[in-house]
Amino acid sequence: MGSETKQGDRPTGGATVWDVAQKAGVSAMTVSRVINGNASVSDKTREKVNKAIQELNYQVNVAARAARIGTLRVGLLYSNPSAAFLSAFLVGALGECSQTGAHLILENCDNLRSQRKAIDRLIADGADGILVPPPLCDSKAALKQLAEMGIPSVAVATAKPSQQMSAVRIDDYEGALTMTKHLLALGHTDIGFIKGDPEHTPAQLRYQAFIDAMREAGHHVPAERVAQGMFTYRSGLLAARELLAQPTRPTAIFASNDDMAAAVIAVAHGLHMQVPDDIAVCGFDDTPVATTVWPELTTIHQPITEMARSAVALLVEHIRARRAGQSYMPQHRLMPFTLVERESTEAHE
Amino acid sequence: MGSETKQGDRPTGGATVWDVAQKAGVSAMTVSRVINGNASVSDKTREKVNKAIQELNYQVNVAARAARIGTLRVGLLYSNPSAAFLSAFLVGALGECSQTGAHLILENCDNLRSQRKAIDRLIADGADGILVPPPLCDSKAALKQLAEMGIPSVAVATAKPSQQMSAVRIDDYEGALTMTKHLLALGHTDIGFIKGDPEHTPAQLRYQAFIDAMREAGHHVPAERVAQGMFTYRSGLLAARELLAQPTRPTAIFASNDDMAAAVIAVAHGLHMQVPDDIAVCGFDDTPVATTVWPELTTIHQPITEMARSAVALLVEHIRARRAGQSYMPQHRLMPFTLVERESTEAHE
DNA sequence: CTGAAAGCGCTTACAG
DNA sequence: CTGAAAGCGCTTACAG
Repeated sequence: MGSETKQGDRPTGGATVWDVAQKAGVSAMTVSRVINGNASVSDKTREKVNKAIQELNYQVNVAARAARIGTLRVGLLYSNPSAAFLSAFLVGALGECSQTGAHLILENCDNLRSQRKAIDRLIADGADGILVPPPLCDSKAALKQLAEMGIPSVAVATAKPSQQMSAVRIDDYEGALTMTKHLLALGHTDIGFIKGDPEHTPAQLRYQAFIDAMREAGHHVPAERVAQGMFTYRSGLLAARELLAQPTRPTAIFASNDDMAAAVIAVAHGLHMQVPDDIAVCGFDDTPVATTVWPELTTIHQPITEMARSAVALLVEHIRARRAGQSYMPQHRLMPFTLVERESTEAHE
Repeated sequence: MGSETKQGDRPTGGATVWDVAQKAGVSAMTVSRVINGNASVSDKTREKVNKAIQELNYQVNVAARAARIGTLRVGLLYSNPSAAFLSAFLVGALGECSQTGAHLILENCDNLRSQRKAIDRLIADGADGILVPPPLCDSKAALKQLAEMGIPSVAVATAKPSQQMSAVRIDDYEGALTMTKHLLALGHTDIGFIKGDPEHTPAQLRYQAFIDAMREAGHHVPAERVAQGMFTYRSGLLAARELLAQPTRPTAIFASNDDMAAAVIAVAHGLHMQVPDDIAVCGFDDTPVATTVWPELTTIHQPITEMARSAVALLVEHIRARRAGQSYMPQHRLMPFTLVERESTEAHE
């Protein structure tokens, strides 16, 4: 009936399966079947129902559904995250959850020792599936436990996802390739590189892509042009000093993330070098530090919010399939990245 | 009964109001009354019920409650947030929401022009109340609209909350007082100060506290020791250059937030000054940049996560009261801050 | 392929 | 102060 209660009904309408059923001349049951799309309904019936849904602007009441079906709980295992990553991720995950009517529950797990406990806690809190962002998505132990427990889970932003598990990511290799080609196109041929933490899967791919692109362009990369970093600002400081202490300096430095690139700028300024005139600098990830420092950083943008949204959607699919007793194949989703050109690599002379 | 369904029941138990009612020898209705605490129940009955709840480890099924009562939707109006603030805030808000069974819905509102629309959209999406973090909590227009619509809302981390509205914050004045006294205790008497964006209420209080603490300690603050900043890294760079270009330099600089303090360090290094030996530096807020830069920043920590939790609790109280037709008095909650001492102000000589 | 019935766990009137 | 009944909107068996 959709009577005018002021009790938290969706302000959008308040049409129920019943209203739809009446309008379509079928039973509520059939409407439910159409909504959920899994059972068999004749095409003719389906059409009638969909039409009624449209006309009534019907939207399922997720609360009522949850009361019957059980709440869908999506767990997020976050550990030592960059605030930028976490906030972008949460915005996406939350958006998708409220559309689906799922609840998002968080569990922090700072040191690797507590991983097992954190996962157990998440499950004790009723998580039906788990989202695994970096760096946990690269932890063999965590992945193994998840697999053994058979709980639906999705790795986000790992560079080398397991075949056994759903994943959402960008192509780190292509990203670093694009960035290197950008520097080459600007006329740089002598480029320094700062590697990231070898424990993180993207580090290796980004480095490999840099080397490959340079080789393909016919440029040799001598050992003294490559420094090891750990993805931290601090490690970037050290690596930058090393690269810039050489008798001849590179004309550009590609740091494998923004924090380290920011450190390169700080060191360059300390040496009274102008960026980008004396040295071009670029990063990776497009975190807030990229636009905080001056000059702002050229970098590769990862669509974290979209990736989180996508990961939740995948997870919910998996959970639903599991509840319905159906089997589910892990899916891998590749999202588009973007090269963001800013002042730190402005045209070379 | 708590039969063994695998359908998303709380793994913790599955006891229902019915189970509790039976055990306590009362009706389900009475159990409900005890849980919600608003209606009148005799003390004896209440005790019996509470005992049964404990023994059965009963927890309300928020989904079922939501199906009846309508989902409680908490809206968050975020705009141009620092990622650090947003992620800490979301972690707290989400934690409290999942305990209460409320849904968190997000709405971004980047430019001030779109405020009105963003609030309308939030309400169209069914928000029963709104969380207002900075900088919107200081926007007269937004606050006015919220007040006119009569929608429950809570300002978070504003320095000068309206009496008409609930608010959760720290005492910015006390915080800056504490920081200034810390510098004084380290032996600094000639201290520079970088002010924040005058549009943000905390900026004024932090500056006032600095001046008051200096005066109280018997130290005059000449005009050339104060620079205007805008809370951005960039503005901090300019302000720091101004302060350090003086013929005699201060021995310490108090920047009214961490981004600007980080800029001070960068400028100092550029001038080949050691921090903290040549100049001590401190910030405010304890954002991630405080521990990203080197040396790490002494700063004032705001318990953002706790504040968000508290704000959601306040909002839910208000919404419940409103639904029950009761009046509600706006509440102001003051949370404790902490002085975090790090390397950037280590003991002076 | 489709429907009538019963129920998810809780709460809102309505009685007493 | 307390309870029996009905219902929130949806979905799960059970029939046909």
